[in-house]
Amino acid sequence: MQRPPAPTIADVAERAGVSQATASRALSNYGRVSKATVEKVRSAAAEIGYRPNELARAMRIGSTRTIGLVIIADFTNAFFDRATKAIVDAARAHDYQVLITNTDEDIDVERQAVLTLLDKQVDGLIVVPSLATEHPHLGSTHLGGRPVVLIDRRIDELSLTSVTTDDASGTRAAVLDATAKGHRKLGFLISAVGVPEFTTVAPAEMISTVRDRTDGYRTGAIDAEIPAADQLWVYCADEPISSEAALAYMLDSNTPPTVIFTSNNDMALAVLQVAGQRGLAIGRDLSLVTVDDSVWAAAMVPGISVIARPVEELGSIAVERLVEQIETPGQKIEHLVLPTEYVSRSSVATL
Amino acid sequence: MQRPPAPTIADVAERAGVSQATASRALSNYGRVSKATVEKVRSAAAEIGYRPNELARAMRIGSTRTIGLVIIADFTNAFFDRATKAIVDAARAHDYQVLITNTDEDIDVERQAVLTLLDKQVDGLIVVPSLATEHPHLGSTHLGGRPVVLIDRRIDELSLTSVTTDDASGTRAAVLDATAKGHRKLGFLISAVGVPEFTTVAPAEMISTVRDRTDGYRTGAIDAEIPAADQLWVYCADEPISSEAALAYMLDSNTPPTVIFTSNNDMALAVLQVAGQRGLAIGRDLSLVTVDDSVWAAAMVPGISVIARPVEELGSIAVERLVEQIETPGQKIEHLVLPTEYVSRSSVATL
DNA sequence: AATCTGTGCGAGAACGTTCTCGCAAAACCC
DNA sequence: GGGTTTTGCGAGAACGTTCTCGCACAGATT
Repeated sequence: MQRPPAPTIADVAERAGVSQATASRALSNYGRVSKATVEKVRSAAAEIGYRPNELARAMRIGSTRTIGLVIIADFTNAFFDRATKAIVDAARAHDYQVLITNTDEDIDVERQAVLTLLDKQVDGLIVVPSLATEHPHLGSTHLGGRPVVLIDRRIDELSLTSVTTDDASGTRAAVLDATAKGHRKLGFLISAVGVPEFTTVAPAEMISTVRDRTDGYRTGAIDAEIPAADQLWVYCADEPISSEAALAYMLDSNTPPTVIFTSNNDMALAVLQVAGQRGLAIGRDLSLVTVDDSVWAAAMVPGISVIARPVEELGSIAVERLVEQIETPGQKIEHLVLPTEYVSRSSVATL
Repeated sequence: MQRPPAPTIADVAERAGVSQATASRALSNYGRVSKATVEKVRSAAAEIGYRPNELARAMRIGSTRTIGLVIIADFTNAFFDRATKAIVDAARAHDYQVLITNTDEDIDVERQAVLTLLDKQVDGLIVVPSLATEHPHLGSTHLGGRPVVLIDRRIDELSLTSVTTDDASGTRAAVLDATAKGHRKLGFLISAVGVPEFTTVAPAEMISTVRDRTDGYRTGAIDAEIPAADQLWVYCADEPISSEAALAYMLDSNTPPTVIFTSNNDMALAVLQVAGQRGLAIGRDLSLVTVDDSVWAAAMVPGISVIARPVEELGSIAVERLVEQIETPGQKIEHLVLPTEYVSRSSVATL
């Protein structure tokens, strides 16, 4: 079962009775060709169903019109799907295709993926970096001069364009909403890597989004004049069991928080879980705020208050910037920060 | 700002003092090369940071080790993200990369996407076809002999491998669960294209998944001996407003259903919405079953009963099959149907 | 000593495009 | 009508690989 050999431009040329060069000119309209031959070549091409081989074209041109996407497939946070769709759609609008790789937050996979995509001659990369500390593979030397845009997470040491969201101010707004509603005991459930189960001492390393969110907690609590003694900061590992244990620890403390802020949705789910087990009704017995809006957060009863991030915009802006850098090199590096919005629903009780 | 020219195999050869041919043999170990020269070439390559240009390689080899994915980005049904991740991961496991395109259920976009991906010389395609009736672009003539695997939806007229799920039996199980719990008035909210708002008469065209689900309703209702008069079948358009209107119609009928089965999650969300507005508690005043499991369906209070489909398996099996067809042509066409599982939670009340 | 077998390697074609260059013929200019 | 410009087109190189072929030389066989 052999593939029937696809017609090449040589076949078109032969059928039209012209040279390859002329056929190419006629089809891609450049150079000088007479109207008559253009017509002749076009119809010859149509007759045999000729489609240009983009691989050969890319070879010659030096551009594949393809961008590589290195992302973390993470369902609970409603980021992967929204960002991917936005990026794919925006790329298509600019006539680019997207080669996608999932790293599952594994730095080795990320490293390998970047290499593979570069080998496939992508014109540029959009990367959600999984680690803030390990990034030599994103250093300019290894990229062969091809542009990279980071999304969702910044890496300050790298001079790469990044598109992130202003999670700090959204989080601050969330804290202020809760305190305005009478909450005085605040619980912060913060995801951290490298933490065994959970701990109340801040870990050395946190990805930029989480850092931004803790900054937001902090300024919000200061503005609302909540003393440190009334704040419970718990850093915990990214597994449901850890989150549940951490939450149990919080709820069983001497002065349990009345509202829990989670730095990602896995933790919010753990809160729902534990609250359900303990018979605590969200929005009445226990309040909850999480990050990233989703159809489900809006549709649940009660609706979950969220710090909404413009994920689609994040993706499409990343594509715009990348395409700009691809098509007119020498652009200056920018760090774009998109505004977030606190969406108040009924998961935060009025005390 | 010119890209520094990437080192080619000619550079490696020169540095190692051998010919291009030998350098190629040494690096891709084939043919006959002495151990000594292999070593020499390898280290020369490492020194100048040579990476083979996969584009040129693909040209020569005739294979890009790339598969095209044409999918519908649809968040609410927890299909897009899970399927995409599974496909990307499975492809990577076979050393293939994935070129992804979203069609948003637009047949013209789908047609164009298939062409573009073929032009980019993908070795095969995985497609979620948006329309059962329009599929000449998936006919073998246009594919240049490259294999295609359909997922999620079958198109019976095409002799293409497909991987789908047995939604009928899952749905039947759901109906039987509800009737076992005492429900006697059943409402079916069925998504349909081409329907103005909503209607109780079955439309001519339905995608295969929806057809399977209605078949499941039917056999379940028959087995449970629910007369037709106690079933309310409503077909409605894929917009929230239509779903809400359709549900209002159902609830305001003479004998309103006590349980609603929805054929997709947009509709389930509409049910949650309307129930919330009317002060009906899900799992007590109104019961609900929908399709596709998700973290949210499990975490909500009450948990939503769902017909769970093995979406990850669907994706990875599609990749296996496609890779098989790519690497050993002449495989026979198969229509794989994966089992579904009804997951009973508390959104269905016991009457 | 003459022939055979096998090893290591280089020259050059091929994949399917684009694009530079040159050349002939047509068009223009005074 | 001689010169200059413009137009249309073909030959062939180039992109960076792989791979066929053939050649030289080593060792083995007769």
